[in-house]
Formats: sequence, structure tokens, C-alpha cells
Amino acid sequence: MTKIQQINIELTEPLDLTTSLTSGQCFRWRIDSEERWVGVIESRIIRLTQKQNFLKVESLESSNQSMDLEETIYDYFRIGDDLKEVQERIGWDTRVKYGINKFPGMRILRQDPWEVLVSFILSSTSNIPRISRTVELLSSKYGERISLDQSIRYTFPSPELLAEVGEARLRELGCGFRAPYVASAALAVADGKLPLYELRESSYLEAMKHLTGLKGVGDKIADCVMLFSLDKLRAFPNDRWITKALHDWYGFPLRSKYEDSREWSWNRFGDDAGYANQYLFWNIRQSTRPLRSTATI
DNA sequence: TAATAACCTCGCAA
DNA sequence: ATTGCGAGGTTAT
Repeated sequence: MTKIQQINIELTEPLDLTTSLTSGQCFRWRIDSEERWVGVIESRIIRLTQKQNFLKVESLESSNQSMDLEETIYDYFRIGDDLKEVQERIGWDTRVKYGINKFPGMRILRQDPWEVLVSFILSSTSNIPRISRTVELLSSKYGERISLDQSIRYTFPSPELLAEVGEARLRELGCGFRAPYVASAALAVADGKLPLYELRESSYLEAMKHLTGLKGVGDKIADCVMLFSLDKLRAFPNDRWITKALHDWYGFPLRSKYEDSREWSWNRFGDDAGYANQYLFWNIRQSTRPLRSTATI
């Protein structure tokens, strides 16, 4: 039985834990009856409770010396990004400002690229409840079980493992027509044809080229992977919600080219396009549909 | 180059 | 309860 480790972090940067974890970037955090968020970062089970600017972090003591618990959290929530600075740079835009005012502590997460790639391949013509369900099924069936007293989570299965699982069983899990896409992505990463983790060092364009080389990954999914896991904060994913926002708020035609919104966002927000996207996205999504009750474990 | 159907299955609304 | 529609896209035609 590994010892439980607990730390308390006093936050010097804005962080709204709940909004950051429920704003469509990730699909595998759950809130328990004690109002604690339970999830997995770097194969470690993590439990988080926020009280104003204090963050209680619980996990198991790790033998991995490379990153201690506090570093892991800082990395995941991109505490190194000076959010107030970002917000000052893009807040001149009225619609972005509106989102900032509503969700001042919403941060872009820095997640595991493989998990994000699979999650967004699965997002194609789907919906958040279904994506969450399938990603959770993948983990509970093929990941490693990890527990922290009462809390139970699963690691996300490696590319090697999912490559071995194969298309047929991915279909059985409910991946649908996305099953061959996940299977071939798993193969590509497992045998090194896609240097997924090295893309953090690559340019936006280079990373885009690699990702869209995969079947089932077009510009939108590639942008999501780049923004939420590959440190490409310029990425401006244009999904149906952003399309609606661009139409309703900025006079874009409803059927415009993907490339046009990318150019527009870069001219307007530069390297902060990704943060601007997130505030626009969550703002229009929240105003169009009320937040669902959150799932409990 | 631009438009359109097909793709799996599930969640949700009626 | 049962049915029918549409869903955070991509590919093939």
C-alpha cells in the first residue's frame, strides 16, 4: 500500500478548477460526493479540491523523481502562463472580454498528447456525454487500475496496447466508424512513424502536417490536439460552436473556409489565438445550452 | 475547387 | 416505452 501524499498549493495565478476541467478540453475528470475532482495525470491518480486560492492536491507517493506532485500540477494547469497578461492582450475584443469576465480562471490544460489525440478522434460527429463514455470505457477496460483510498481511476492505455487491441474490439467498445482511425493512430505512434511527443518542439505547421497525415484527423482535430497537449497556443480549433460564434458575433459567412478563421484569429490574437478560442467557445456554448449536472463517480 | 452524402452508435427529446 | 433525430468531423465522390 503506497502512502498518500497531500500538498496544499497557494495559487498566485487565477484558476477556476471546475471550469477548466469541464470546458470541453478533457473528458476523464470526475467529481465525487465530497466535491473533489478525481483524475489521472502522468499515470498518477490525482484528487483536487479548491478553496478560493488554495488547491489541495492528494495523490500517491511516486517513485518517479522526474517531476514532483507540485510540478505535475503546475505543468498540467499551465500555471507558467501569465493568464492576466494573456487576458490583457486579448481582452480588447468585446466578445473575448465577455468570456474572460464570465470565466476569469479558465485555463488551457497541458494534457497527454496520446490521450488527447484519441479523445478528439472520437469526438467526430459525436457529443460530450458519448465521448466521455467511450474514453472512460477504453481506460477501464485496457488501462491500469489505480486507487487512492475510495477513489478509483484508470490510466489511459498506451498506443502499443491499443494497437494490439485493434479495430474490431474498438468497434465493440462503441467507437463506431472511428475505430479504424484510433487503431491506425495507435500503430503510427507505437512504431514511431508519428513522433507525437516530439511535436511539442515542432512548429505549428510541422505538427499540423504530421497530425493530419493520420486517417480521421483533419484540421479541427489537429488543432485541438495541438492546443490542449502540444503547446501550440496559436491553434484556433474551428468546430460548429466557433463557427456559430464567428457568424453571430463577427459576421463570418456560415460556410467559410477553415483556413480563413485561422488567418483571422492569427491576425487578431497572434500567439494568444488559442486562449481567445477557448473563451469564445465556452461563452457561446454556455449561452446556447445550460451546463449539465456533473457526473459523479 | 466546392458541395454533399456516408459513416457507427448513442444520448436525448418527444 | 419506443422512435427518430442529430451530434464539438473527415473522407470519398
